[in-house]
Amino acid sequence: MDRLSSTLSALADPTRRAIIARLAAGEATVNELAAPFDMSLPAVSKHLKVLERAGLISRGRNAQWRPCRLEAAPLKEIADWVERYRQFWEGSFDRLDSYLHELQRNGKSGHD
Amino acid sequence: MDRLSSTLSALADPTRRAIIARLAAGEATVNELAAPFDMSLPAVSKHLKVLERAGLISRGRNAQWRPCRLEAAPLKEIADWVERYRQFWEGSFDRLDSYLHELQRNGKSGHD
DNA sequence: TACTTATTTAACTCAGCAGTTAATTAACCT
DNA sequence: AGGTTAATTAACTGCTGAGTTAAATAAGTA
Repeated sequence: MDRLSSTLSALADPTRRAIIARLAAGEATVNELAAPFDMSLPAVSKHLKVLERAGLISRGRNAQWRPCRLEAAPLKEIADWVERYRQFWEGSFDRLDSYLHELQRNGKSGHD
Repeated sequence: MDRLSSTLSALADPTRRAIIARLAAGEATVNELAAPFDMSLPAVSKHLKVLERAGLISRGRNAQWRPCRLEAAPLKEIADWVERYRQFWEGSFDRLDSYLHELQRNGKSGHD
């Protein structure tokens, strides 16, 4: 799978996005990351593996703990990808905006 | 599934991202969208349904054609989501940057 | 050595996705 | 009506993802 696809699919899960959000505040161990979730530890461990394979996190070793750390590069790739469409969505919202203003000028006479 | 998850998982497929890229240039019919791909028409039709359910495209009617149009809102949601991590990755790259400069200052003496 | 804590691996279930071909719907053309 | 084009639906296959429990690995502690 290409890098962008695996990053996006890793992020297409609310649990994993919550983990990312937590890690933005600093390193954390697997147990710490698992605590907020109503889910078994192996399940969280698998989520972490998905994030790791996508390059979104990396893991160190500290005795029996495996502290997880957020990695920046894939997030930047997402930002770069979506940025290519900025013009498009800004244009769309501008058009919606002027459409709404036009409606207001013409009174609420329907949507022809 | 929440909206952000379905948007991200819809985009976690190169075929669908290519369709999005094509639609950024303007409306297109299903056949037009399918042309570049070595894939059956029903397969493309399913991809379009995924994009539609994620709100990334909408479809009109023009005789027997169903022109597809790119929708801006979900793309903006992605941009907004990833934007929250901008500080993080810019900080990371700054740290990497100064690390590399430091290496240069100290000569190539290893990585302690 | 035995016990406890942290984490992963194994083995399994269930659901959903990506793709196929064949059939169906819908609208146009003659 | 009959035929063509556009697109979707149906029915099926194979794979992967998310979750489970139970067992295994790894490292500190008594």
